[in-house]
Amino acid sequence: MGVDCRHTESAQPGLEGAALASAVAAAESKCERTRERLTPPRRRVLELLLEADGPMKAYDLIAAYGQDGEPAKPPTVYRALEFLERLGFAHRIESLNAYVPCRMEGTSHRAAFLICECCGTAEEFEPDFAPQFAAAEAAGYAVRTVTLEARGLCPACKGGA
Amino acid sequence: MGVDCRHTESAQPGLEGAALASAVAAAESKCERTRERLTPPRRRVLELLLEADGPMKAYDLIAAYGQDGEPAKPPTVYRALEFLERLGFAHRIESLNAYVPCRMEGTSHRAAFLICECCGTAEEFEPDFAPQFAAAEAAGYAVRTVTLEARGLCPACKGGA
DNA sequence: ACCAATGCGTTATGAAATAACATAACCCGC
DNA sequence: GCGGGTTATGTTATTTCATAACGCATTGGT
Repeated sequence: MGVDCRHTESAQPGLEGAALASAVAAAESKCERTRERLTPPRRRVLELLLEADGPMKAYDLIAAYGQDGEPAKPPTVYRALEFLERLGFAHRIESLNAYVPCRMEGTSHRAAFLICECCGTAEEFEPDFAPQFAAAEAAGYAVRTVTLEARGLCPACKGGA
Repeated sequence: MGVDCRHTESAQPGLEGAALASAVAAAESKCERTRERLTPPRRRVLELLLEADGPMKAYDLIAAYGQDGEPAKPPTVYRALEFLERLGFAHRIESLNAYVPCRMEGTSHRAAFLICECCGTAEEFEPDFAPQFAAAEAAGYAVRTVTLEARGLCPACKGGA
């Protein structure tokens, strides 16, 4: 991962049991309110993202899709991801070609991540984009979405090594 | 490109002639000062980026590489791009899988782009990352690089349609 | 019941990036 | 100028990531 300390992929533990069920239920009720459908493949991919300890690659999701070890077909997962992103339940991390469940409240067209180059975790945070928006609008742009990816070392990896 | 106005890929005209030569010469002298080598493949890829009217895909570069129409082999171009990025002569735009020459002074570990979803241009700008840095450091992260990609409409595409 | 719209399953293919290994050019102390 | 480490290139093959295209199923409205 660029830098290389010996951690066993730490931090950002995936959800399980009740916490997982509750997160899925929250997504479900949000869908109902907007008349969107959290269909089985979409729900399954969301579960996989929520259970994961860190960003998941599309083909990791494909491999993990079937409870019986049967992989999904790529379009199944990519379509689900597209849906989850559209509704703000997941984000794509461009610099990793990977996906994470959204950890922030509400759906936003903004996403920002602190990506640890040592342990591979990606923490979502909500920075103040005001200066960037101001700069963009000063240049005459109409901004629709913004993504920010900061790479470096997380507290754990920074300290130890 | 998502939105779809009828522009013929405008703005951000590529360099040619003297301007191109001068930009390449600037890169060359900068390399000399740091004892880096602007070898033929690296120089060629830099030229292609500078000549282009907008972000170039890696395989566009591969196809355009030979003056005689002969494509390059992928590693040739990818290695050159890696070099150019390392020295700050080019940037990768993650959300486009594409590359642009650096338009800003000096080498920086920060890059920010305004990407027009209509005409496909990507304008580099230099925002104030202070709030994001502060937020990251408050969370205990040691930030090494930051990239920001804002998507929307450029002045030209916003006005017309 | 019918129809339009949306989503899914499936096959195939396209696009982006890298692994691995051999060869060549460069730099530098001698 | 010659050896020897280092850096860069050429080449083949493969891996990884993502989407096109098509037909069928399900949904929701009238």
